[in-house]
Amino acid sequence: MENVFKALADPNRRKILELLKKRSMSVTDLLEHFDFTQASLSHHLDILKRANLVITERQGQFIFYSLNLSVFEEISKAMFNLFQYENRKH
Amino acid sequence: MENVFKALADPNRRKILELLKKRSMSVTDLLEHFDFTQASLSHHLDILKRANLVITERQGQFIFYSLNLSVFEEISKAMFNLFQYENRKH
DNA sequence: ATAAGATATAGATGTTTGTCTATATATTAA
DNA sequence: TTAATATATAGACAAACATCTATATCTTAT
Repeated sequence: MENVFKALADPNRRKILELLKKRSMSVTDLLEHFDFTQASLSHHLDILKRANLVITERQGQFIFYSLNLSVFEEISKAMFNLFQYENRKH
Repeated sequence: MENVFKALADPNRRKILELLKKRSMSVTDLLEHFDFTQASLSHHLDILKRANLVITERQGQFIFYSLNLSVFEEISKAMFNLFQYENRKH
């Protein structure tokens, strides 16, 4: 869970997730949406992958990244939980 | 919103929020739950405040921190949104 | 087998971050 | 008004991070 929050802390990585919400994309596809280098993109993708937020699948020369839906749901709950509160005093 | 994610990236700050979910607390109260110095705690609180996650209220010598409930709800939605997906192709 | 394209990795560098000590500011108690 | 307590701020420093260039690895097409 720690890695998830760290991963979400960067705006570019959140943008990657937003893009992947629409469809799976190769690194080349994704790169068109950013100003930094391919190496930097690979680094961001690595961080997202270590956080279990995305999964990869090779298709020929390309590697497609997509949301890790199963884990995504779990994280969604944890997020919701953090922002859940009840009978507080004082 | 950027500041919110940055604020959540640190485990100590998330712990502060968890504590404040139970009740408002002064800096001295909070300090008992951590190993670092009072200066460090003040710094973390400052970051949470800039992110609009907490509000303060002076009571005598003490300053009580509590969750900023109105904003909290808003953020909860944004979080939920980020983790929301639908009809994806591929 | 070789070249071209896609992606990852290594190493360098400047910036941001979390922490510390020391000190300033504000409030209450004596 | 002075001392004590609570909190914030300033400045320093090491660790983590985002980015870059250069290069390695893997896959397909020629």
